Amino acid sequence: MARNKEFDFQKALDGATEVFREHGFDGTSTDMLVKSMKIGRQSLYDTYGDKWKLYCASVQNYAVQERQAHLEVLGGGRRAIEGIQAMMDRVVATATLPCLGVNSVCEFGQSHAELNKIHAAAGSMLSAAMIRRIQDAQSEGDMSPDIVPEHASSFLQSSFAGIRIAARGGADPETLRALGSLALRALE
Amino acid sequence: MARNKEFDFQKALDGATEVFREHGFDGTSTDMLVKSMKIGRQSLYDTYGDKWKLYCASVQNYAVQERQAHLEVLGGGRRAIEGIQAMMDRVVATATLPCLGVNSVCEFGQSHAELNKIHAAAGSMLSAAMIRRIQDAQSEGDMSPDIVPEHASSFLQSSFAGIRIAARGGADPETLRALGSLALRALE
DNA sequence: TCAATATTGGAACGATTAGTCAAAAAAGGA
DNA sequence: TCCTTTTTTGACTAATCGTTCCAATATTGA
Repeated sequence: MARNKEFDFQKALDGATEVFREHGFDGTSTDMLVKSMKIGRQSLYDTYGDKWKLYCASVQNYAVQERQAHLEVLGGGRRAIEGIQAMMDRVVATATLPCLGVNSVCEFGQSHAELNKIHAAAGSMLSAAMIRRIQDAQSEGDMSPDIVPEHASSFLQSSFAGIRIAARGGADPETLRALGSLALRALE
Repeated sequence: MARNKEFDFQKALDGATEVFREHGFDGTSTDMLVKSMKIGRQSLYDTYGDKWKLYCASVQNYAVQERQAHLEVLGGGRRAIEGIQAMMDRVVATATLPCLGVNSVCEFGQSHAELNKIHAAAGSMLSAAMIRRIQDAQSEGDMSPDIVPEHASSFLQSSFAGIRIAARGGADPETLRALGSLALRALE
């Protein structure tokens, strides 16, 4: 009956995500978006609604991908502590790339209910997996049993944010590795 | 000869700092600025140049005040570890207020040389004081001598950023206290 | 009182913004 | 081939942005 969509929905969304990661919502113009997404302006509005909806979709998109990457390395290794260590290593290795989650929280705080929901949904599933893994590490004797697993999970996520901020501020790789190493030391 | 300045330069700058803290550079309009600074639009441009210069002045202003507050509590206490603990406590207690330093790094990364200079200048003096205090704490047996003082200082500052991000993301006070406590645990 | 400077408020400018409209081109199914 | 729908493109709109200009008022020192 009619013509099919020509561009790849997901690829265009990834393009938008990339720009928002680097420049935030206010720092990104629709011109930058259409260029990075490689679609026409009209296609953007037809497909994603408006700039704000596209931003929310990008944050959601980023959160899903980032959570997936986290979970994959977290589940690896024989012992739970190895998975946790690997998760930290990945964050350190990729810290120079801006994090859309951190940037979104920085830019808007809790002032937008839609964003809060996206962050909460992404965070809760990751937290649940991390808490399980932390409890395993405690059972296996690789992590202090005195620490409340929920606190350890929050601490790790907070450390991720801190490391990424440090990287965005220009910290060198050696320092970033030290930050990751010290954060894990807190849980020994 | 001529009329004196009527408004308080520092107070107006504090007003600008307050808006920039909450909304960032791109999220702040000149209308918001003149309202928060309580001066006329023309006075703003005559006195501070333009929006960008005013932003840099605000970041600088904030950095000086924040560093001062840090140094005051850091120097307190009989033992060095008490000063470090007090510094962490202050960060935790004030974490719900947005940090212009963190926000500025998040928004612009290292893409503006002027900002980089401001951050570097503010950071180096604070780092020097922290490193001295950390070495003292190590000498006094309150902190592990295995840790490189420079790393400990970077780790604490990174933890501050992480805690502030967590607070801006909606973490409750109990969680924030746990984050501060765990960060210090890393240095024991 | 006079000259010089500061402050204020509003009007205006040019640039940029997000978002819309319309028309042409392209691709499917009958 | 023809009809329908989508994509693409560029022009367009209305609002907002940072910034400047201008006129009126206020305040100082001489």
